[in-house]
Amino acid sequence: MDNVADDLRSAGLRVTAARVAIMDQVRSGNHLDAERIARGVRGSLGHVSTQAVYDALHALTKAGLLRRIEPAGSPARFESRVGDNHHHLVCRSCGEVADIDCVVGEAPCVEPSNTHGYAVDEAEVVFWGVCPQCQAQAAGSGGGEPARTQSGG
Amino acid sequence: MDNVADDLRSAGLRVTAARVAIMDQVRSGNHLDAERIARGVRGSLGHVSTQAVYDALHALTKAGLLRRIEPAGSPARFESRVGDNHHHLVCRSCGEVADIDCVVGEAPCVEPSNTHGYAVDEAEVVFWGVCPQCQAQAAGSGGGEPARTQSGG
DNA sequence: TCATTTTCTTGAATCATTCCAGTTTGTGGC
DNA sequence: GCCACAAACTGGAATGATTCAAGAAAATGA
Repeated sequence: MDNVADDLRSAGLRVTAARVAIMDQVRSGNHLDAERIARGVRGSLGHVSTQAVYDALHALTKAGLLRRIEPAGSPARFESRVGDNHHHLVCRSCGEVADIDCVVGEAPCVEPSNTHGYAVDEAEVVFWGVCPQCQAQAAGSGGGEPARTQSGG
Repeated sequence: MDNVADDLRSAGLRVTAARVAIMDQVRSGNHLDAERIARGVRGSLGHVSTQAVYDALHALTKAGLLRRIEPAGSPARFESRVGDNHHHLVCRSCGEVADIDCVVGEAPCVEPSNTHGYAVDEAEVVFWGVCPQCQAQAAGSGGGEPARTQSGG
């Protein structure tokens, strides 16, 4: 089921403690960025260099075990839900990301009105809005704009 | 017609040489990034500080005269086509950006399958593909992967 | 166990962007 | 046209995310 080691091996990657911990971290977290992943990994393994985290994230992403998303205004985030063509909903206020199932399921799920000659293979959809928490906060505190920081998991 | 000064004034902004030059630059260019804008502006005005360019881009974006887009993997880019809800087509190879008219026209033009309680106000669609030039290059050079650099103007 | 190759470590560098403090400039009022 | 004041701009340093580089450690197949 969640045998990360096998996933790594069948993707042609060596099995290392750092990679396993990173996969675990990403699977249990919610669209974490590199720094958060590093922190989590260090929590379970002790010291792991930042570079090792970036290297591993690259390798895992390239191998198709992780997907990297880059919502405007926040550092790259990683998720373990790969292989489907789902989309994302991002909170303008706290930056939280939620998954949105694609109604079509296969890329590209939306057709451009004009391809301009491009060979289009994917339509990435990002829904922007305000999450329930931030809505409540905004209503409660009299409409003040919440700080643009990550609401810790 | 293209009286930038009036646009600036009616947006409540002071008219400065730097801002006018930046607007001209963005209007005549194709989704330029800050550095390219700065270079263009310097070409017509002489020295302009990087900070001034960033300040102006912020002010113009905030005032709604420019729109800022951030395709994954490239620095922020600016365009003068504002007020409609058009989308973008980005070349995976050279990073070039093309405008795509939205079939609906108003945000959010796509409905998420599940809002998760978010107040959604926009659906940003980015089409990913390979531009005609890069397709030709890839075919011509025997399938070599073109460098991920910006193909100039 | 050994050799080979990949991965990890440390430390510095890069890129895009922002922060800060002081100077200059545009604009409305006189 | 001249002044005052706020808005813009300058120069320089700092930040955050990510990458580069070179050597050390560890995983894998023989």
